[in-house]
Amino acid sequence: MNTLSYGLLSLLSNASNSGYDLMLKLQPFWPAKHSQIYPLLAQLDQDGYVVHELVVQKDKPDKKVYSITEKGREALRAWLAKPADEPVHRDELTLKLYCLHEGDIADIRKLLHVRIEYSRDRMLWMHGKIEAYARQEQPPTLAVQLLMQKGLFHFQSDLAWAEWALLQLADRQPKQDN
Amino acid sequence: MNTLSYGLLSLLSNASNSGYDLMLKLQPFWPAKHSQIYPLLAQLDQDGYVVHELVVQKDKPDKKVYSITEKGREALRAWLAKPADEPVHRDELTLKLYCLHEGDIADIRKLLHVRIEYSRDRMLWMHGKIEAYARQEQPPTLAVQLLMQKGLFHFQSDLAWAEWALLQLADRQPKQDN
DNA sequence: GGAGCCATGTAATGGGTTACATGATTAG
DNA sequence: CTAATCATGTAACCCATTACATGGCTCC
Repeated sequence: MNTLSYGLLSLLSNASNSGYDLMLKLQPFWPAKHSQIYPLLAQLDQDGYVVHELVVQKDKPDKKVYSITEKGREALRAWLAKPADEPVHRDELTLKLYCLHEGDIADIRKLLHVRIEYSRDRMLWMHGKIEAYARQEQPPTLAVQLLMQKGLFHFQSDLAWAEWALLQLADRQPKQDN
Repeated sequence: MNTLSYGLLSLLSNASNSGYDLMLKLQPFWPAKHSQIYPLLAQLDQDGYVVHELVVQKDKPDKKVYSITEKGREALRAWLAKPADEPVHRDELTLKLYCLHEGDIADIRKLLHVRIEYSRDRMLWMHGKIEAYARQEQPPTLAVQLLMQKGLFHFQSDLAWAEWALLQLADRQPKQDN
């Protein structure tokens, strides 16, 4: 049982889902492709942590809807009590910054602009989710609120940093607008 | 040539370093173990992107000090001009939050406390680096300033979120101090 | 005397991406 | 008519961690 398997169980503890849905819900917080998820679900099924039901659809492909079992819930509770691994962040931009003296400063400026757009998009997505929930009568679960807020905080600060970094470049380098 | 190889070249474009030093300088921004770095350096060496010199030390093990070649610098410039991969963040805590309704809320509270300590430590480390540079006559390179500030922003916001999250838990759950 | 740092390397295993494979429906 | 969404799966490859291996020095 690896971390992603527990992540799948964790989502299933809220509601039954197809593998495809699990992928979509997981991706904003834990990048994973379908090719990784489907085999893990089959394994969880075989080991009795989940069960599945085949749902036949018209106009869409059939799907397997997975549900967590009591054995799955027990495994989750045991996992929750253990300390979490340290978060892993890998950002190629930081590596590129290390050699900004090499080559063209306009390249770095371009990279920062792209990052600003990216962070703004993600930030607005998180913000939109929070707003959408606020407008519904059904409030989101506490978990979802905490997660969306985490994403919002993160992308806000990344955006703020990237904008600040652009200014730093402008202060030190001959201005070549881009 | 993978991303980590370019990261090593990027560091070497600032100064010659041993594999061990490269590992230490890289880790705050791109986690990598020595077992991954040493073989890559050997490969870069073989392909002519770097050269190395054996430095014999008394009281310490001998080391190999690597320097970037002109071929290496060219490769770096080409890499800089290409768009950066999207950042990857994997935080097991987010997966655990998804099932905070399952099991003991005190477990979650504990996880948040650990995260607060972790983020505060990292934040203070970044802060310390910035302060230390400010006190020196030799100012840090622009790159290092940007990177330290990025880390500072990131851990500040993670810390702020974790403290806010703890308050949210207190508002909704019977208070069981921990 | 034990833990931790410095310093390098290899081997085995596990985690993750890319590519291969299929196919109907819908929106632009 | 092309791209995207829904939906599932396998195989090959690359990336990353853990474990194995060695050994002197320093600090407590």
